[in-house]
Amino acid sequence: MSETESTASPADDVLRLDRQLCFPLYAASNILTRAYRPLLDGLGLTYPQYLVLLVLWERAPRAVGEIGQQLFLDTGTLTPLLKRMEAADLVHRQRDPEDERRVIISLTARGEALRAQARAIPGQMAATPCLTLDEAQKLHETVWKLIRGLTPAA
Amino acid sequence: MSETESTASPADDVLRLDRQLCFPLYAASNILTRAYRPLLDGLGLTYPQYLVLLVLWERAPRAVGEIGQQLFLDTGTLTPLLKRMEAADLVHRQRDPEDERRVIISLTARGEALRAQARAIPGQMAATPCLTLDEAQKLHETVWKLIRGLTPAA
DNA sequence: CACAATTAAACTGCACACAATATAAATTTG
DNA sequence: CAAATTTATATTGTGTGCAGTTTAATTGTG
Repeated sequence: MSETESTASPADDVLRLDRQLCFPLYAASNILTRAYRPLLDGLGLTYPQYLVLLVLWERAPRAVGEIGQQLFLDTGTLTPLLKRMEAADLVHRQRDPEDERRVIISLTARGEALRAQARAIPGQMAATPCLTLDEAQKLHETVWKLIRGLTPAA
Repeated sequence: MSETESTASPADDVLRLDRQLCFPLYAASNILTRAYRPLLDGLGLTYPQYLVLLVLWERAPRAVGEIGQQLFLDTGTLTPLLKRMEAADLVHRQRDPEDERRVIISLTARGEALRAQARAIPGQMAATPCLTLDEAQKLHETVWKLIRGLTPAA
């Protein structure tokens, strides 16, 4: 019952920052996005824009909703992001003639061409040897298990 | 040399989304922040504001810079966030008389009182049993190792 | 085939997150 | 001790990230 005591000492507190699982994931996400920036600046991309291109390089064209499912982002995030990418001549946006509710995103020549340059990026990021290969694989696996556990319909 | 071929098939591509380590961390961070929202709404907090309170509940008062070091956030993020928290009567902000460059953040009675209510949150989040205890501990450990490896001066 | 329910995306408003710059105070140096 | 440098925070501007709402199109039902 001492666990529920509202005046428990900080040393035993469930609210200690170093006891949280979510915080290191939040911090790592911010820090990694920051680490990508100098590499992506040369391509004129932000990290979320790079993720959209990764999705499209695997298969395009795709509807906005499909991209959102892959990246776990909603249209409130993607619509303005894709408009900026259209303004940068990376993608085209057009209504699906089959289903006028959908907007189809396709790659421009420039968006397609960026793929060759982007291939250098994973190697440059991996150059930070702070995890062993085994640690990185286990991390990848466990984080995906967490994601699947938190997204019922995905 | 087929690895460096710019026309390699997607199946072997280093740019495949499911090969990325950063993306699942980015997605997990977004998904977890989303999962915290319904719990934090009742306290009138956002997730970053909750993190600031976790830091302050461990030790207050603290300078803005100390909070930023703990959370890996800069002043461009924290200054407006702390002003919103001041407007919500969660913290006080005042110049350090010892060093007028510093702004000292302290808890209000309301900010201190929220701690008791917040103690319910970690248990509610842990109620999602998608990872074993061992997986969660290993994940925690490895993500922290990654963070340390990417932040030279922290 | 009208009509309600559902679906896909856009729009609005708010809160981060951070680079670049500015400002002011403290520290270092000659 | 005055000038240059460094330090701590604030400000500005851009780009997400998401809840809530709106609009338009498709689907389901009688």
